[in-house]
Amino acid sequence: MQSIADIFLFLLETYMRKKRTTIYDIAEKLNLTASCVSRALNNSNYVSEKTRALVLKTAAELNYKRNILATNLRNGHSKTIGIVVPRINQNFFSNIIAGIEEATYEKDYNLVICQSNEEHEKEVKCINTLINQQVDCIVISISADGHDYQHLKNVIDHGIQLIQFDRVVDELETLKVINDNEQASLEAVSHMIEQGYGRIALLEGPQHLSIFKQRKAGYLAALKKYNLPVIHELIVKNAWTKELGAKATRKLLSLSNPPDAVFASTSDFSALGVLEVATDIGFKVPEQLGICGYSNEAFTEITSPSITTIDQYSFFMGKTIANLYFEEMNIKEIAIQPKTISIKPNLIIRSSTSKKSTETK
Amino acid sequence: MQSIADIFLFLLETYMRKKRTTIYDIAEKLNLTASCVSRALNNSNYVSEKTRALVLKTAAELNYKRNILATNLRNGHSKTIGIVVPRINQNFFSNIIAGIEEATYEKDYNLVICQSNEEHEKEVKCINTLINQQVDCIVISISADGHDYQHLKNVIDHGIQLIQFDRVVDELETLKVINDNEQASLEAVSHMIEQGYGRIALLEGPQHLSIFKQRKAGYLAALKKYNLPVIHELIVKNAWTKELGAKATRKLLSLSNPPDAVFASTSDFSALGVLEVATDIGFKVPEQLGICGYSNEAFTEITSPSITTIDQYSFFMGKTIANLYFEEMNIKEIAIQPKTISIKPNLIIRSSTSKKSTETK
DNA sequence: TTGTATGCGTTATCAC
DNA sequence: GTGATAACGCATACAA
Repeated sequence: MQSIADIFLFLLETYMRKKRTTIYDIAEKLNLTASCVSRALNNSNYVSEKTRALVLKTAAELNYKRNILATNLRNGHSKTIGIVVPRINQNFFSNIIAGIEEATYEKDYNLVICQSNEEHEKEVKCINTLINQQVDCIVISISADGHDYQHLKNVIDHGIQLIQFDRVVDELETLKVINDNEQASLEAVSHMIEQGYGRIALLEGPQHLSIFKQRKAGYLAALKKYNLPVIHELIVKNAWTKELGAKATRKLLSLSNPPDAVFASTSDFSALGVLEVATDIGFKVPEQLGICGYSNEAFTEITSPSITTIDQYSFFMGKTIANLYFEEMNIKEIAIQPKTISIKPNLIIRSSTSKKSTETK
Repeated sequence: MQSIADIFLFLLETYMRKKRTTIYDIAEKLNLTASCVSRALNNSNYVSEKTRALVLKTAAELNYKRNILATNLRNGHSKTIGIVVPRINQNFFSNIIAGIEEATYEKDYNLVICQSNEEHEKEVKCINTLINQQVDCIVISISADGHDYQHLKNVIDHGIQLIQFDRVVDELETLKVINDNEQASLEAVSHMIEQGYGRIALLEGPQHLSIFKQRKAGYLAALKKYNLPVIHELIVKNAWTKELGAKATRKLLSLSNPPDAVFASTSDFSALGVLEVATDIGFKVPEQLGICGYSNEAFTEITSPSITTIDQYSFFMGKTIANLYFEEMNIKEIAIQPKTISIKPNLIIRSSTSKKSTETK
């Protein structure tokens, strides 16, 4: 009975579970101990060059691959950075990820990427998964529909470095990498005013997210700077998808005194909604209606007319995030100082706001 | 001397390394053993309901999070799927990822995502990292510039399930999920012919990748079906980025006998290049030049005119990939049977090929 | 320079 | 139903 099971197990071992070679296998072959092999593999100084060479050679022969699971368990970290974004298929976020990747690539860090789909519940689950995974750092731009940040506090309580970017929770004292949204919005709206637009509508995002508050502040600051009145019927709440932008535009353009420009502070997607509706209804862009979006999505360049927008240097931002982590990692302070890095975005002027110039391409 | 070090370590422990609670902490508090706690946490049947409830309650109180590293080390797998794609910020790939994510979400699988940036060397490194990470499965669409597939064989040798999708290596006997590229291309080109286009150019991709071979075969099949001649000067090699598509178009449109349509079999990006150049030069689309792309990128809907393209059901494809893995995972065969799932893509007819209909929106 | 012993946090397999 | 123990693969303090 026993022997049959043995034979079965032997077959299993042999044919199925191609067993990975471990440092013990190498040690055995070389009449060494595992610890010595381990040292050789880890560039320790306490191994003779001869032994090291031998170990390396044998490791290659046996197709040895270090078991990172064991290494990480032993070391208490995973050399992994978790990233939580609302959606990876938005230009801004995929560039952030690409930037982080470039900076972490040579340092042998892994990226685990999660999408929250803008759902708070999913975001919480992502965070928990990442904590379980023992990631060393969590990089997050929070989803729009959540007001409870217990899960983020939880990250900190687990001793995991937390870096917020773009959509950050102000109250939480963490590392932050953001754009200077207010300044950028001020510039964008100022530009529109200088182009001759006087009744500029604002599509605003959820005001519990500071980025949208800041963009609104920039809008208001520009009006104030040029002594223009704040017209409340031109400020539309929560117009931050293409559909909501389109809906808002239909309403705005049917006003008895419609706006002559729209600052879609929420995203280029809402700006696209504006453009489509305006074109449909017969409003000429930029002559009768100026449009400015936010984020420099790839499509803003190929619409007709092309859309003025704000580039957030997202790739650079990603690199900044990664480097910030590596810097802070080396600081052995008792308490990590919260720190905020602000990146100045860049206004890209295109056709959709070029009222003065005659060329409309 | 010893005591000073002790005190230092104590301080370290206390103030810095917020130690995670383990099953031992729970066991201690409840006067149980770790193994019993473990069982309670794992829905084992060999625990009294009372104990289980107690353990669960205490775990929550102590903010216990299971250490997946340890679990995985113990179990010999990581419940992780590695994905290697050329770029995550292309619609097709981000949808694939989203589809895989949806299917793996409830099964508590993690996704580790790598970009090869179309570079073979980077792809090899990604693969090695994923092998090190002990992923259970690697899902890959190979980069364009590689001809050596040793790294993929290495995956198989490590007993890791390998699933290829879209751009697959035919010779490698693995699980594959692909589109029926030939059929889709046949339909697309047939549609163009039926619209009245007679001199249809082909922008082809690297022919060592089977997907591009298949698309070319579909193009040729359509010509044959309608008894149209194959005109070699209308077939352009390696025109598979926007820039290369633009370059090819400039050349094509300056021929003494230029094409009246272009099938950009490589991607919508190359199709966009075609559209921009054609518009620049003054060729009317679709009246003088029909254009068909491939992949249904989001922007194809908002160009003017909108671009006819082929939707690959990428999201569904992602789900198919994940489900294929879960199915095969349960088969305990000695050798896994290679299997190919082919998904029929969908031709989306838009303005850029609508020569017959008068509405050009 | 090498070997010995121990632990990282979990889970499987016993025995009780 | 619960407890004791070993093992997953690796890395380090310590002894030799």
